[in-house]
Amino acid sequence: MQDVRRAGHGYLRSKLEPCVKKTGVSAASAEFKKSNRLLNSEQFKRVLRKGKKSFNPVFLLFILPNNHRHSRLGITVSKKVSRRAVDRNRIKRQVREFFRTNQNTWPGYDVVMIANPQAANSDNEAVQEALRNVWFKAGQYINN
RNA sequence: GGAGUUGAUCAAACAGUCGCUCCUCACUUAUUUAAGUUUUUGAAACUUCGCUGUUUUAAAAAUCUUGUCUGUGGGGGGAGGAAAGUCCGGGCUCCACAGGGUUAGGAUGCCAGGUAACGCCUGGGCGGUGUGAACCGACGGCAAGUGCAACAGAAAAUAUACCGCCUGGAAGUCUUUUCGAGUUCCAGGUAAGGGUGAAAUGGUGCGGUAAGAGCGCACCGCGCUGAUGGCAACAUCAGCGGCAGUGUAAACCCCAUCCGGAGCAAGGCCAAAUAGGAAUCUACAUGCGUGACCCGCGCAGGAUUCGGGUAGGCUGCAUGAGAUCUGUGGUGACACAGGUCCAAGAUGAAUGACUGUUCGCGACAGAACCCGGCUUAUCGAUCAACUCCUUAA
Repeated sequence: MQDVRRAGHGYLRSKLEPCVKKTGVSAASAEFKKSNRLLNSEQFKRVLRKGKKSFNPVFLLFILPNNHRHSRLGITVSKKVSRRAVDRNRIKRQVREFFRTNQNTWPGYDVVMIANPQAANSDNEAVQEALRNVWFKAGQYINN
């Protein structure tokens, strides 16, 4: 598990090092303020319509460049995923935590993360694994 | 010691790193497309012979004040016992300000008390379950009316006679001296017995009878009347009546009590786009509308005035039937008095992630205007009172 993570990280960081330096924010002390979120449905719709898609059985990710120097995140976990609010909160927290620590791999993008029903049946480690997977796929789109 | 009943409390703990949200304090930065204050300059009006002064307006500036914004740091708060289901009752808000009605509709249903109120709670009564602590109960009325009761059964509601029991008559049989016995048919009596059913005109015993029957009697049950106890539901006792009478009201219905409607996406404020309407006053024929319906009520006409309002933002939005401690009254729910405290407020929606240590290895589960209840889900832990069994003294 740890090996996979390091490998993915290393791959992305080697390509995107200049960006990270430019923003001047280190990944270790990542923040997640209001400016890092999508705040209304117009912003959501823009990303869903024009954004590029990557997916796996657990998550669906849309990504679109914005005009800011930081990335912004929107999360959708519908009641179809789980009827219990506790499950939905757990998934959202996992996604938020992942974005917080990994947002600077490629800054300047709006990201919308949509959970599939599979997410409710996964434990936190599996969710993190799926997030790394879908994040890596999106990174490939950007680099091409 | 074991098994159990009821009530109450808790909802793994600690440390570190990073992060979110709200409040607060300090600093930092920027802005006049914030406001004030002060200063300077220009213009206009008035004043003065003039200098000048006053007012208005425009522009600019500031080691100023307040606010906002950018960011940093310090301090503090940050899901539940059910936050859930949305099943009741309220607060709050708007509506035609909720007024009248022997109408409709809905809810509740032993009695008394508590409460803002309730379908909730407490205490009591009655019935049922359990050895017991206790628990459970839509627990008014079918001797007002109407309806329904599958299958089985003779019969399911004005009672009725299938088998049986008994009496009488006729026919013929047996024994045959008669008495008598039994068979078939007919007429009648009978609700003891059988069988059916969830349910069949009260139960047991004695008498009585052709056989039976509350036909009579005793006790029980039921109904009525009275007395006693109790605020009452009801209980106990006495007398009278042979005795109304199947069940079903979670069937219609009757009786008593209560209920206006819609909801924070309520409502208020600011306000791009867009469209021409909106508010106030006043008159009453007609028309229209109305939130169950009727009465009542409102709107349309005319006059006057100028704002109205979607997206979005702000607010409502955290001091309340509040929490807690003590005392007093009450069997209790609870009430009263005094002291102390302020305890989440998000809005694409915070309350988290990771690491380590310990243990009994962690259930159900996430606030969305707010309270009081009910119901449902739930790994367990602790405490108190009580019950049963066993052992010891």
